[in-house]
Amino acid sequence: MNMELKMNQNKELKKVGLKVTHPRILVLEVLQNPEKKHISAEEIYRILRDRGEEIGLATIYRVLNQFDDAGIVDKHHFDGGKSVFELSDTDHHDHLICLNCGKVIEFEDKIIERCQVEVAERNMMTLTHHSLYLYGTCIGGCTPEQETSSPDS
Amino acid sequence: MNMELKMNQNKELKKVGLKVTHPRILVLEVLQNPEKKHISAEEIYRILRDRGEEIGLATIYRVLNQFDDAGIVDKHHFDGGKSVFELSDTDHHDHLICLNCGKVIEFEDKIIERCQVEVAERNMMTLTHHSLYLYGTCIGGCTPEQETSSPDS
DNA sequence: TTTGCAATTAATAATCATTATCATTAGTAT
DNA sequence: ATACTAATGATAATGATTATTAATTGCAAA
Repeated sequence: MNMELKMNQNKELKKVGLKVTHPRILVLEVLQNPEKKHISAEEIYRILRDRGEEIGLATIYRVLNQFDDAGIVDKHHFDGGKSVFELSDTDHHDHLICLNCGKVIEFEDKIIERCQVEVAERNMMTLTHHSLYLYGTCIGGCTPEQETSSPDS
Repeated sequence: MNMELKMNQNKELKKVGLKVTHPRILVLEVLQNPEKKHISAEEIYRILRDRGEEIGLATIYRVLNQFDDAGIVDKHHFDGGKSVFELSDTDHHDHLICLNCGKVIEFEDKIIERCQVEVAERNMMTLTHHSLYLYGTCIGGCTPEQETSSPDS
C-alpha cells in the first residue's frame, strides 16, 4: 500500500472524528479495492486474516457500522442473508444484481428517483431514503462468482 | 369466521397442492385481516397464541415459506430485522413506509416499473424481480404504531 | 367408514449473522 | 512521556430463522 493512500485514509478518518487505528485503516484498505466494491463483514475478515492480520470479526462489524454512521460507507441488504458494504465516495446509485454470477452493477436513473419523490408526495409523505435492488440474469450466460461494478445510467 | 372464507381457504390450499391443515388455515385467516396486511411470523404467532390456538412458531415460519414458494404470499424485508408477509392476491405493488408511525402504503408506478426493465436491458440483463421500499415520514405528523394500506398509483 | 402411510406438526435444538460485554491495549492531547 | 479515554479482541449473548425428530393427522384407497 502506497503512502498517498495511507495519507488519505488518515485524513478521511480524522475528518469524521474517528481515531486513526490499525483496524480502521485495514478495513478502509479492503474497501478501496475496485475489484470488489461490495463486500460483507465476513469477507473482509477472511481477507485480512488470510493476509496475517490480527483482527476480530466483531471489530470489523463495529468499524463498518461506525463508517456507516459517519457516512463514509453504505450498507446494503441484497437478497440472501448477510449485509454488504461499499465506500460511499461516489454519487448515489442503486444496484442490479445477477442471480447467476453475483455480478453487481451500479446504476442511477433520474426518472426513477423523481418518480419516487412524487409517489411519496402524492401520499402525503416526505421521502427520506429508499432501497432499490434489481435482480436478474446476465443475457448470454455468465459464470458464477464475479463482481464488477461501474456507475452507469 | 364465516363459512365462505373457510371454503376459499380450502380451495386456495388445494389449488397450490398443499394439504388443508389447521395451522395453514389459521395462518391464512390471520393474513386475511385487512387491518394488518403486512405482518411478521412472530406477530402471527402472538395473535394465534393469544387466541388460545396451539401452534408452534416454527410451524408459522414453515407454513409462510410454503405459501411464499406456492406464490400465495409475498415476503418482504422492510428495514429493521424481521421479515413481513402479505397475501399476494392483489396485483404487484411496492411499499412506502412511514418511519414514525409504521404505516405501510402500497403503490404501483408504471413508469418506475418500465425504467427498471430498461435499466436491466441496457446492462445486458434480464430482470426477474426487484425489491423497492421507500422510507419517509407522514406530512403533518402521525402517531406511532399504525398500519394501513391500499393500492394506489 | 376404517386403514395405512406419507405429509405435517410441535417442541426444541441448532444455525447464522450480528451485537454486547469486559478486561486489556493503544491513540492522542497535554 | 503521562494520563485518560476510546478502541480492540475474544467470547458470550442475542434475535431471527431453520433443521431435527418423534408423534400426529389429512386423506386416498379398500
